[in-house]
Amino acid sequence: MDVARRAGVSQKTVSRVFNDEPYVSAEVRRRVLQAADELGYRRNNAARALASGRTRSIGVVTLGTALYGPASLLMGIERAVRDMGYALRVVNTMEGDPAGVAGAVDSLLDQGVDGIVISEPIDEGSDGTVEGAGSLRVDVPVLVLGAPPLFAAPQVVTAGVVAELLARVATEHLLDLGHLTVHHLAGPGRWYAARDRLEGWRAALAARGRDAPPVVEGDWSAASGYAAGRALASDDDVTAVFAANDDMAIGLIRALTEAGRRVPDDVSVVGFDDIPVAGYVTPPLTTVRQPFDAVAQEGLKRLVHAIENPNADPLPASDPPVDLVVRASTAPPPPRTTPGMGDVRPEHDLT
Amino acid sequence: MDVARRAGVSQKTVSRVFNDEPYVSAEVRRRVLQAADELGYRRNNAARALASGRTRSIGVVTLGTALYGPASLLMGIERAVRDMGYALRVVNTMEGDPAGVAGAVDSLLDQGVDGIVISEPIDEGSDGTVEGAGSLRVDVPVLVLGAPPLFAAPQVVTAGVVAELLARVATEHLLDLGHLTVHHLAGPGRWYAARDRLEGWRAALAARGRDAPPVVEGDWSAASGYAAGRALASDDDVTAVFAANDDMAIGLIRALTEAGRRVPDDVSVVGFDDIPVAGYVTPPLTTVRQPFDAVAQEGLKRLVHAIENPNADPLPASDPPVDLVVRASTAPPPPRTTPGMGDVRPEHDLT
DNA sequence: ATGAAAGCGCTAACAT
DNA sequence: ATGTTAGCGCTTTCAT
Repeated sequence: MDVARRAGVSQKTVSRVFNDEPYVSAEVRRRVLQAADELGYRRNNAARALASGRTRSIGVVTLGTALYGPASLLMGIERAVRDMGYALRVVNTMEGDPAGVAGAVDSLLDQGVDGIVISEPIDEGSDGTVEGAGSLRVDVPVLVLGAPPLFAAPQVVTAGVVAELLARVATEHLLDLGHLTVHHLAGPGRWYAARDRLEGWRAALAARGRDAPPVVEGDWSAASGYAAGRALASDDDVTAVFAANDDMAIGLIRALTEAGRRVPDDVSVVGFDDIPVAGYVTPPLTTVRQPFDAVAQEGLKRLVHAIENPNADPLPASDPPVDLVVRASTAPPPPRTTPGMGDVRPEHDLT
Repeated sequence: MDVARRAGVSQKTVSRVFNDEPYVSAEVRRRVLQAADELGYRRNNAARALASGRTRSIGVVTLGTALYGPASLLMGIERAVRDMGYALRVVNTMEGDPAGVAGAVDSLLDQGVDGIVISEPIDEGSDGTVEGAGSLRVDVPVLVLGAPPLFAAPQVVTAGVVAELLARVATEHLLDLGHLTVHHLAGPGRWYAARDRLEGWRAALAARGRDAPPVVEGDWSAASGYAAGRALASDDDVTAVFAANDDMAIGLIRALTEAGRRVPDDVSVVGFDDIPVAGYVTPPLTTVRQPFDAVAQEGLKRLVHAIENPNADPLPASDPPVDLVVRASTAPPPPRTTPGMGDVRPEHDLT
C-alpha cells in the first residue's frame, strides 16, 4: 500500500510498526510513522478482522431501559470494554421483543464479535425461560451479568450476583433496628435482578427465624410502589418494607404518607440502588448501592481472559463491596400500642 | 465457499440470495438457504465490509453518565439505529477525559463506521470549545444531537435542539400562573443542553418584558439543587424557579421546604425531564418531558439519508412535540404582603 | 531486521 | 437467471 511505498519499505513492515511488533529499527519505524501521518493513513479494521479472524470488539445485550440500574451498568461496561482495548457494540432487547435475548445475540454474532456480555437478562418465554437460549449456537465466550449462565458457549462466565447479598444487608438493617419482620416490595418476577433481591430478603428473614410475609410485586415504577403502598398502609403489622428499587420505595412512601402512616416513625422503608435523588426526597431514603463499575470491570476482565486464552481455566470470581447508605427513612419500630389509627394528617397535595 | 458447493451454485449466487437481490429462481434460493442452514453458515461481516467499503454500522459518542436524559437518549438512538438496519457502536467520553469528543470520534473512525452520532456534547477545552474538533478529519456524515455542528464533515446534520423550546414553555407556565418573574437554576455552563435551557428561559422572560434575575448554576445533581435552594430561600422575591433538570428541582424543593418556604404555596418549582419518580416526590413535580425517541428517530433518519445519498440535499428538520406535565409543585404566587418570614416549620429530618 | 507470497470471505463489474 | 474474475487491505507463513 501507499504508506509502504512512501516509506520505502514493505507492506509487512508497516504492519509491524502499527502492531508494535519487535524487530523494526527505530529509523524505519520513524519513516513509516511519518509517511502514515502525511497520508492521513488509518488502518482498515475490516481487513484486519478478515485476515486475523478477530474483531477486537465485544457485544453487549441490554434491556433498552433508562432505569438507573441497567443504565449505570451499561456505562460501567462501556468503560471496562474500552479499558481492555476492545470496541463495544450494543443491541437492546426491548421487553416483549419476540426475538428476545437470542435474537440480540444472533445479531451480535452476525456482526462479528469476539465475546458477548448479557446484562441483567429477564425471562421472556411464557414458561419462564429465556427464549431460544438453548437452540442458539454461540461460538464465542459469554459473560452473563446478574443472572445464571444462559447459553452453551465455549466459555460462560458470570459476575455481579451481588444483589442477593445487598438485599440481605438491607433486610438485616431493618431487623437490627428492632422490626419483628420486614415486608418486601419486589420487582417483576421475570427479572433475575428481582428474584435475587427476593432471595436475599427471604434468606435474611430465615436466618433470624422470622416468617416471610406475603410478597407484593411491583414493576420497578414509582406508580407500582404507590399502588403497593396503598394496600400495605391499611395493615398495622407493617412496620418495615424493603423495596427492590428506589423508585418503588419513593412511590411507596408517598402512599404511606398520604394514608397517615409516617415514615420512618410508623413504617421504615429501605430502597435499592441509591438513585441520584435518593438523599433529597422526603424523607431521605435509606438504600443500598450496587457496585456497578466493580462488577463490570471484574466481569470483563474474566471475559477477555476467556477470549484471549481459550483453553485456560476461567479466572476466579471475587466479591464486590457492599454499601448500605443509611439515611432518614428507617428507624426503630413504633412502640406496640393498642391497635388503631395513628394521628392522621395528610401533609401534602395530591397530583 | 462451502455453501455454494453444497448447493451446487456459484459463490455469487449465494451472495445474491443473502442480499435479497433479484434474479434468483425460487428453486435455487431454496437450495442455497437449505445448504446454508445445514452448514450453520453466517456471512462474515468483516469480509463484507472490506469488499463493499461499508460497515453498516453507526458509532455514537456519549457522555458516559447514567443521568436520565443522556441515558434515555442513548436508548432511543440504539433503537433508531437498529430500526434503520445498522449496528451500533458506542464510545463514551467521560468528563475530564483529555482526548474528549475528538478522541472518541477518532476511535470510532478507527473502528470503521459509516456515520457518527454525537449525543449531547459538552465543552471540554478550558477556553470553552470542543477539544480538537477542528483539527480532526472526519470523512463520514455526522449527526449532532442537542448542540451546534462541531466538525467539518461531508455532511453534518443536527437535531434535537428542542430544549430551548421546552424551557420557554416551562417558564411561560410560571408566568401564566401570575409570577412576576422566574428564577433559573441552570445546569453546568459547559453543557450545551444547559445553555439551551438557559436561552429558552431568557427568551420567555424577554418576550414578556420581564428582567431576568441572576442565574444560579448547579451541576445537575440534587445536592447542587439543595445548595441553590438554601441561597434562594432567603430571598422573598423568589416565588418561581425553573430548574434545568428534575434532580436539581428535587434538591431545591427540599432546601426550600426546610427553610420554611412551602412549595408550591410560597414558591413554585418546575423541573425538566420528567424522571420516573417525578410524580411521586413531595410535592409531585411539574416538569417538561423531552421527546427523546422522536429526536433520535428523526436525527437518525436524516443521518442515514446522508450516508446513503452522499450527494443529495439533507433532509429537512421537523419539530418534535412539546410536553408540559403539570403536577403540584406549581401554583399562583402568594398574595403580596408586608415582607417578613412566613410560618417557619421544618417538617422533616435531615440526613 | 526485513520482505514476498498467499489468502481471509466477501462484493463489483462484467460476462454469458 | 447465473457464473467468472478481480480485488478490498490487511495478517500469516515462510524466506532471507
